[in-house]
Amino acid sequence: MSASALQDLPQQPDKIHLPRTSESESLKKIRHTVSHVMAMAVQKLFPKAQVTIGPWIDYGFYYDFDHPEPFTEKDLKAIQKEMIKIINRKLPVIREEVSREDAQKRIQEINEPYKLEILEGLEEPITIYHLGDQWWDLCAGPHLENTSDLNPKAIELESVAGAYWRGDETKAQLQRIYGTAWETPEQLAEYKRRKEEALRRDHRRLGKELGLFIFSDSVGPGLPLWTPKGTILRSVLEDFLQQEQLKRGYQQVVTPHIARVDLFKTSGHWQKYQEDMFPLMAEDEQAAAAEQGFVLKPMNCPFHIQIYKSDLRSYRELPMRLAEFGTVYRYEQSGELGGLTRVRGFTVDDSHLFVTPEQLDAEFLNVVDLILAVFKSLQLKDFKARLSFRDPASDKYIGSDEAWQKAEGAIRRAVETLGMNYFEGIGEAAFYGPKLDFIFRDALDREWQLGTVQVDYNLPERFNLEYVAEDGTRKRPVMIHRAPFGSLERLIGILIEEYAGDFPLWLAPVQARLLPVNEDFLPFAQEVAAKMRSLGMRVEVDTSKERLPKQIRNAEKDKIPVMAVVGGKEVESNSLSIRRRVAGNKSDDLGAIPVADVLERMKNAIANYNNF
RNA sequence: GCCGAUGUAGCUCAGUGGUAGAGCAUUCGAUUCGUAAUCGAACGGUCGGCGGUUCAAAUCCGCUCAUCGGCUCCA
Repeated sequence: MSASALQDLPQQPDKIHLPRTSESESLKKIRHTVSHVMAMAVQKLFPKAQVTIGPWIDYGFYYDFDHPEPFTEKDLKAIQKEMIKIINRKLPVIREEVSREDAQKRIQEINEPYKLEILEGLEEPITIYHLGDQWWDLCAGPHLENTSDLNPKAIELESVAGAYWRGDETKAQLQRIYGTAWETPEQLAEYKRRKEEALRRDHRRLGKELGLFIFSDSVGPGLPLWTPKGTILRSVLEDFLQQEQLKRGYQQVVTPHIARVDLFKTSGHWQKYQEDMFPLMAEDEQAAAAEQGFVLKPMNCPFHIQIYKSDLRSYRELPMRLAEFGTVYRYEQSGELGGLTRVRGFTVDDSHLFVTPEQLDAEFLNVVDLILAVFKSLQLKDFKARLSFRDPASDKYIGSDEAWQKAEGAIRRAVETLGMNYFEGIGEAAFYGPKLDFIFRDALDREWQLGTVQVDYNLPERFNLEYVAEDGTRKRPVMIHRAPFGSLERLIGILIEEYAGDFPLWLAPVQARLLPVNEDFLPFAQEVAAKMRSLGMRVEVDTSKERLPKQIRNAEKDKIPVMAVVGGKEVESNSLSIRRRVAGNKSDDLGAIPVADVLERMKNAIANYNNF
């Protein structure tokens, strides 16, 4: 990819609408049918392959096969060729309703054990879809009427990946072939164009190009190092949130990165969360055997609890809102790490609120209000709210059923009071309590949890937390865990992609760069830069001996929001010729503006989270 | 952790068994220049690491580390 192509991050409105499968009945049919055609092609070319499941997904389909040898890129091409042949044979797609016994018998005849297992879970009516008299598969449909209704030029196989049978890592690992299919070749082309574009706004790529963060093999996987520019992003975001929190009665605290393992035994982390923690640091073998020593903290809550417990608390002190940008370490599986969205060390904009049971509902609403306000300032609109409840069948949780029901009830009341759209995620709860999570998508359309609010009756119990109530009795507070950003790392990853690297002025690591037409104008540029810095602005002067066009090109590549050209006429009139970068790699030449006006305009834009 | 792919200069990449290449970046020189690349030169790599096969390995084999695409898991 040439450097100039890198700049073209188009942001024009979508000319061709590309619906998700769930939005389009015809795409459902197309993608169901293509996945059958693919499975048939695979079994034709690889007779040892056994079929399992093959559903449609948002922008295509996949099918999982059990096959002794891995499929290669070459195999994909051959499979695609075979698919075209099948399509061209104009096979009718015939639906047949069968009895359970009949289905069982037929599956046994073709020796497909996975299909048999699928059948066990199916409800009547059981339907089979035939491709002519060549091939059939258990499927609920819907399907096209004939393979020739598919447009071979609108279909493409994309990749092969390992996938466990039924998503269970203790079961067989299958090979999943991903593909995409559309109504028209134009849609396919547009889909591919958008994938290219997504690659260009990938935060890993932009983070490197813009010099925001690095990874070092010597430091370790999943442990980002923040450069000066990236650190500005972090501290601006931290300051921003701290200001918001100050207004709402939060108190900032600082706690260590490690603690005795006993602390986490009391909280239950050691029992329920150990596989996500870095191993115990024991002083000697005896200590290791006795499970005594220190661990890196995977969460901040037990520390904030210690601060709460350090004094006898009165109901008058509640809600007590302890906040910290707390860096935590979690031992994520190596295969899961990626960029800033999944790391092993990250900073949570954490807060723990200790409230009376009576205060719980109101305080929960306050927190959601804060989170939504934060998203608004960051111009993040595209998210979903998830009620993350426990899976009652699992034993990975602590606490009584009653505590869980109370906590889940509080969250449900809150979202209903607010009239929020939400969906439920069973089994998504934290081990100590249910959550309300805010889910975002990255450029590659993967979903990530950012903000979260959690209601917790369990840790107050385990740590025996108390406050003195109005009547003089000791009562137990309820805890709210909350993090609007979720993690600074993940948030910044999402922001980079959301803005395609074009940060709004208040966040931009470099807000302005002064470009002297030649060296004679350097002193004036330095003088203006100093003035800007004294107003708290982040500004650079291009001291290279490059010609103006090159300086502009470099500033554009660095995505500097305000470029200020300084030459003879500017010095004479004490002005700056402003070239403003606007999202999408266009920029406006605003002409000469008096220095004082530029400063004023920048100041206002920054204060209001606007662009210049 | 598992399946698969990838790893060559700071960056992006070419190089399929016979002494390591390009563009950009960097440095130096010339140019003093008005809104997306001025010209020239130099510098720069134990080809991710370790081991093996071979007269000879960036290239073939094994192990390992890291990255990428998925699976499981999570902020």
